This record gives sequence, C-alpha cells and structure tokens, in this order.
Amino acid sequence: MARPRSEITKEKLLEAAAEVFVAKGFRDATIAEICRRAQANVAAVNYHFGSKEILYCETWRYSFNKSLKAHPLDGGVSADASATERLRGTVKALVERIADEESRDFFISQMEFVNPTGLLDEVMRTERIQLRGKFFALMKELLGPGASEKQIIFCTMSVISMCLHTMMIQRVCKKTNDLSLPPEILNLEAFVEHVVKFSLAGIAAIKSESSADLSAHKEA
Amino acid sequence: MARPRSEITKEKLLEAAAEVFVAKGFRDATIAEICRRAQANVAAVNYHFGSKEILYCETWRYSFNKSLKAHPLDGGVSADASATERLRGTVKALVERIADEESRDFFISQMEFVNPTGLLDEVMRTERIQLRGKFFALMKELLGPGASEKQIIFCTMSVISMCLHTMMIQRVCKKTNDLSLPPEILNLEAFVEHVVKFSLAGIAAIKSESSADLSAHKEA
DNA sequence: GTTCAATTCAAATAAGTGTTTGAAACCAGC
DNA sequence: GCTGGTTTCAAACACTTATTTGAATTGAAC
Repeated sequence: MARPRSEITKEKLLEAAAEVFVAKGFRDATIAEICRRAQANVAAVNYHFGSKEILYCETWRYSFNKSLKAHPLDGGVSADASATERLRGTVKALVERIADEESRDFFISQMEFVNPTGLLDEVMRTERIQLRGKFFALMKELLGPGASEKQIIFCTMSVISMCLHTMMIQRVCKKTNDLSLPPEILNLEAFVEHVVKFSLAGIAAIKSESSADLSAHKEA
Repeated sequence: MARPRSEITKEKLLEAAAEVFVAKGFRDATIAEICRRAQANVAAVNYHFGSKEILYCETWRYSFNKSLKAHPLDGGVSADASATERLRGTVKALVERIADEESRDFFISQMEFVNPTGLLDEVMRTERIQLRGKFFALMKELLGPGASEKQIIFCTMSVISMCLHTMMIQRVCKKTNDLSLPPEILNLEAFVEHVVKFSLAGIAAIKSESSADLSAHKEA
C-alpha cells in the first residue's frame, strides 16, 4: 500500500490493454482506446510503462499469471492419481482456461503465434515448454516404456491440438454469433469427456503398433 | 491475352501481396513493400485494385484457388473407396496443403480467425462450410447410423484440429528455426499415418459408447 | 508518324497514432 | 498552509502510411 494511486491506474491500464489487445491485436490496438477504457489520459501508458511495446509484454504476463491462478495446470487432480485421471484433469484445466473469457493470455498467445510481433518470444517460450513438458511426461506414462520419441510427440500434439483449436473455434463462434455449428459444442464437460475418451483410444492404438512390427500400410 | 501488360503486374502484385500479408498481417503489411516486391510503383495497388482492402480480399481468393488446385480435397482417393481410405486421403490432402509454403490462403485464414479484420468473413465462410461438410459426411459414415449430432461434430473437430493446429506449429517452428521439437515431426507421411490411426481408434471408441448406455465416469 | 487510351511514375496530400512536453492538480509530510 | 515529489492532463510533435494527382511513358491501331 505504498503508492495506491499509481498502482490503481496501472492495473486499470493492464485490464483495459488486455481487452483491447485481444480484440484488435497489437498493431490495431491504440493507446488512445486503452486509456479511454481505463479512464486515464493518453500519456498514462508512456508514463507508467514507458512504451506501448512494454505495456504489451506486461499485459501478457499479467494475464498469464492471473489465468494460471484461476485454472491450475493439473485441474485439481493430485499427482498420485492414475495417469488417466491426471490426463482428464489436465485436459479439463486446459479447456476451462481457454473457455474462460477472462483468460486473455491464451488469445494473445494465439495471435502472437500466427502473426508474431516478436515482443513475447521469450516470455512465451517459458510457458510453452512448461505446458509441453507436463504433457510429454504424462504421455510417456500412458504410452508405456516402449514408446518412441516420435509417438510421444505426435500423441501430445494431437491431444493439445484438439483442445486448443476446437476451443478457439468455439470462442470465435460465440463472439461472432456464428450459428453454423449447433450449440451443443459449447458444453464443456461433454467436450472434455470426448477428448479424454477419444485420446485414450488413440493412444492405445499407437501403443499397440510399437509392440507389433511397424507395418505402415501404403498405397502404390 | 487481351491486356497482357496489366495482367502481369496484377498477378505480380497478388503474389507479392500474399507473401507480405502472410509475413506481416493485414495492418503491418505496407503497400510500399508489396509494390517493391512486385517491382511496381506504389500507386499500382490503388490503380489496379482500388484499395488495400480489396487487394487483401483478392489475394486470399487468388491464393485459395491456387492451393486448392494444387491439393484437391479428396487427396486423389476416388469416391467409391472405403471410408477409411477416403479419410486417409482427406487428411493427407489437408496436411499437405497446409505444409505447402505456397498455400498462403491457409495462413491468412488462420490470422483472420484469431485477429479478424472482417474483410474476409463472407469469402471464408464458403470455404469453411465446404470443408466441414465434406468431413461431416465422412464422419457420419465412419460413426455409423447410431451416431448423434454431437458425436459427429466433436469427432470432426478433433480430426481437423489435429491436422490444422499441429501443422501450424510445424510451420512456425520451421520458420523460426525453433529446435525445441525434434525434426521428426516434419515427416508428413508419418504424421498422416499417425492422425489416421489415432483418429480411427478414437472414432471407434466414440462409436462404441453410443451402442452401450451412456456411462460417463465422473469423480465426486 | 500520329493519336489515344492504358499504364507507370515521383511527388504531394491527408489522416492516424505513438510519444513528448510543460503546465496543472494532487497529496503526503512538515 | 507551505513544500516536494508524484501523477494527470491537453496540446503539440514526429513519424508512418494509404491514397491522390498530374505529368510522363508505353504500345497498339490507324
């Protein structure tokens, strides 16, 4: 509580910036609009953060910490639960985090991924490695000791992709009121169940291929 | 061959625009750079297309037609092949189309999806419906007559997501020389095989749930 | 070779926007 | 109530960039 005044506008700026950056992207977001939403003067950003670029980085970091606190990675499943249960927890946490409108960091990451400014490269690398590592270890366990590196990677990518991409579609459909897809897909619990069941079967199939000889059917 | 001069610069502009839009996004792409790459004057875009926005639409349409010609949707598998083979063909076509550096439309779509300008909404809707419809029909066949709408949607989304998102990661890793993932993931054939095997097992699992009573395990 | 429309060009225009600035307002501590 | 630093404010600045403009060039038809 040393300098409450400054801290308040700083946080208001971070919240407003997150909204605007998500809605418009880095370039199309204007300092003017961010400050308007934060009820601050245009000079506030440069005074408190130094530049639009620094504000961008700080906004991501702020949103990331906030969303991770709201949705812990393990989904509330303890480390000594079965691998299947831990998969369910991890998938659930990921899906719920993305679905949460307050989780701005995910959408910023996604934009940064497709259309990089380069400003978040380092901060995001940390996050990616963390998430990926957690999934890799779990997948290794599920695939068993005979699994190849390639199998672990492909399976991990598959599960993460199912969650991320499908949830992004959901979010976009909801935002744009796109009704070309039935509303059932908005049922999160059902979706998590689907991903877990679908994935476990897929993983089992991949697992069984490594025990047999590698016979990849090919058409001439 | 009515007006060859005009057509040549127009096409050079479209090619250059595709590159620049993919690299920078709509807003960060400058007419100056596009014209420089096309070896044309800055006024060329406005003379030939009318505005940057129209150029953007035309660029997407041009790239889309081009990439679809290079990678037909069915992957060269005839319509009377088995459902499994048609799935393999469709997945292969999708994966190869995305992997092809020349397929700019996909990346533009992806950007538009995450950070919409709104300029491509209508043109893209057509494409999405087309692709989705093709997958839906195939999935319905694979899941059998007892499948619910929800199951069809979730399974379709899962397969498409696996292809799209994973391939996007590959593309980004390649572009940024990110070596945090082993190079094996760049093996397209292996990836297609993985997706097909993984998906077929997943689909079978979902299929079996509809014949039995719906028993979704839940933890208290 | 002249004519005329289509195309290209360099320079100017106009609008948007991040940043700076110097004055004003605020708020403790004395 | 004055003082000092902190924070806010409105206006001005500096820069980028899409678009316009009018002249110059091209190239085919006659």
